[in-house]
Amino acid sequence: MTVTETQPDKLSARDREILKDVIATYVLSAEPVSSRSVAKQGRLGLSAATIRNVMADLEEWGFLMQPHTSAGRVPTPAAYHMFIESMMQTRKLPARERRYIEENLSGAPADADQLIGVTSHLLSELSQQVGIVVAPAIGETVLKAVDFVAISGRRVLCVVVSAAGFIDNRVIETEEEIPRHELVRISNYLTENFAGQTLRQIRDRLLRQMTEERRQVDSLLARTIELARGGLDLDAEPEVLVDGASALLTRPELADIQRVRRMFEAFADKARLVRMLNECIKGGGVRVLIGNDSDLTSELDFSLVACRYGVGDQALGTLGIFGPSRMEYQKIIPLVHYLGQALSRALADSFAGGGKK
Amino acid sequence: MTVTETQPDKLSARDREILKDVIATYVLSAEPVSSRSVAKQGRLGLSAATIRNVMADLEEWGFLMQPHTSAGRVPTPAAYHMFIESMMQTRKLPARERRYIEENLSGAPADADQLIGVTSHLLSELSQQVGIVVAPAIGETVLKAVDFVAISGRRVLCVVVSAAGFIDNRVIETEEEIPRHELVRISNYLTENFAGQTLRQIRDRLLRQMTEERRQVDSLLARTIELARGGLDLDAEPEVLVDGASALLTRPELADIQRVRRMFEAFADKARLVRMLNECIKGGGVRVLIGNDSDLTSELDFSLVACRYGVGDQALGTLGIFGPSRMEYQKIIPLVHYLGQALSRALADSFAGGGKK
DNA sequence: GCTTAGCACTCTCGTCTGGAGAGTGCCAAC
DNA sequence: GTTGGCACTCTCCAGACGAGAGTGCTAAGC
Repeated sequence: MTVTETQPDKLSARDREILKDVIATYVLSAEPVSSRSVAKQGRLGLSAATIRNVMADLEEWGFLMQPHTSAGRVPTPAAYHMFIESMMQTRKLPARERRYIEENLSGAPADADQLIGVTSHLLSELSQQVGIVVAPAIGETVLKAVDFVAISGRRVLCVVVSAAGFIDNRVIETEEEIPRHELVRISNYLTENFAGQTLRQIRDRLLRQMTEERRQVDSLLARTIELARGGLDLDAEPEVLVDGASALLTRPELADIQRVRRMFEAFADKARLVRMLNECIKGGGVRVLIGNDSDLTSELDFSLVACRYGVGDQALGTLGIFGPSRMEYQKIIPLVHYLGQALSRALADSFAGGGKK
Repeated sequence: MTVTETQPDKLSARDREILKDVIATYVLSAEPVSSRSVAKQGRLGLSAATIRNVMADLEEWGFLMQPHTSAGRVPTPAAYHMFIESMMQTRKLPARERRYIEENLSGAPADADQLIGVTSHLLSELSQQVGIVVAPAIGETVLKAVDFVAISGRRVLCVVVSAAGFIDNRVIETEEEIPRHELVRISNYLTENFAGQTLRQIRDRLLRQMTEERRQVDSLLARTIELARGGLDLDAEPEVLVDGASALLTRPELADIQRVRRMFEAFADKARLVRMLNECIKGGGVRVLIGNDSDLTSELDFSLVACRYGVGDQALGTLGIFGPSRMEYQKIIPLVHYLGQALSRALADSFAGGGKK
């Protein structure tokens, strides 16, 4: 770590092939890969000694490392990055899995919350890693309909339906009791006048109205503003679904209980997860964080493969797979990609309204 | 196991004191208790040899067991049962903890779902074990209000508010598009005529009406029935909240990763958890399942301390603590008891309506 | 007759050892 | 540049061994 390795601009074709074999072997076995085991595969027609020399070079350049002097070698995050960027051929997701995803996502006349629940489960089931889905941040949600239900006395239930089909409800307490029929009027008013805007826009517009027309506000508008203010709480943290953590417990990398504990503690800290996901997704497409790319992945030696989902141009949330860095990226990346699209499509279908059939 | 031990009707006072000391020591140390360590406490003024004899008896009677020949002894489930029933003096929950609970449960103008979320967290936080809360079964929920929100085309969001403040929403698809104002009429009709009954009663009554008056049903009633049928789905599994599992990972009983895995798998199987909770709670008050009392507790050598919560006479759901059998029952039992009452009270306050202050 | 000291016995656990096996690095030969 | 050979290193496992903890039993004491 103290030495800056001189990294060649480009590895030779042979170097690359050997690195590729090492990664492939390690991903399957979870054990340090020896020069001999690479030679024995016979794919390159080279002796163990030659491969040994190359592997020593690769270590010098920062692509491999040895757990101890006389052990085989293990890929570094840099090796995975190179593998993903220029050595891997992404296969298409098998038809069987596509079908399975479609069946599950288009089954019930689900609301969006159910859809993302199913998605997180599919992510973990099909990858055998941890699936993570971040629901849309409430502030960026586009309003479809609002509704207020009188509960008792000054308590009112506020139901917000987003254009993408997410449902959010929250009990608020009003200054004074508001009669039922007025609640209906207010929800009609809000739905008719504000549908299609994000909650943030709506709140800002209402607040502006209030300050501008402070004198003339009639009681209905005042009440509308009061309800909207309480009901459209923008600061709520987005919901995060984590699925499949227990499946990871069979992996050799999680034989150490301390590491398991850190993993579950990381999952409990949703805010940190969201931060990591956001860090990962700074552009479009599928992004990958490996090992020391972020605090969470480096702490556990995990990787994160994530992408956005959304309807049309609008990004709604993020989904991804989290697991030990040793993962089959050539399978995981297409899976995340496909699920991101499938979820977006399912949300769009539900958004477009009407039956799916 | 093959020999039926002759168990004395009553242990002598000395036997009981020794058993008590063994349990107390084991609960703290998690290690087999030796006769010498009991003697050294000096509470009984007996030598290690005497205590050794008694402990041999207690083992013969099934209250203690040895992990291996020359180890100390460990309490059996039978010992814990005896301890709880007739040896333990339950302390009142410390004022500090009561205050903490009250602060957390009466803080926000929460809906009931938030309340049970806070409760499950309090359970785990204050016990350092796993907290479990089962939400009310939807079928037994008493209706407070229903509301339908048009989403798009034939999709309608059905919001059910229960008298205890639980909110359930579900998207249903209707035969044909129902205009907005009619949805309002239907929700008013249902709320006005059926509030105060359980969803099961309501559905039965509606179905009866439909068969009785099959000829004369007007389209409004028909639609009402259609919506109620889809919206009042009684077969949904009750929600189960599990909190604090990762805190258990520091315990010596969970040093074995296989056991950790089985624990998480058990938590994933919500239906089984509910079954176990129901098995536990067959009467009122706080009940305790230890080790081999149920399949889940025996599989993991865990115990479950649970009680019901509810409003007035009506039991709504169950809450409890799940963790290694070695737990401080004299603290855990009052905690569960208090939290059961506190949650019931908080629900009743919210039910009574109006502000709490 | 209950209690206790003493002692032999058993079992676990940590440490040490040696040998086997795996893997490397380097050198010399091709 | 490639390869076979070889010495070296490190891990892992099995076995040995002693220390320590705890028991069960017996015989002596109160």
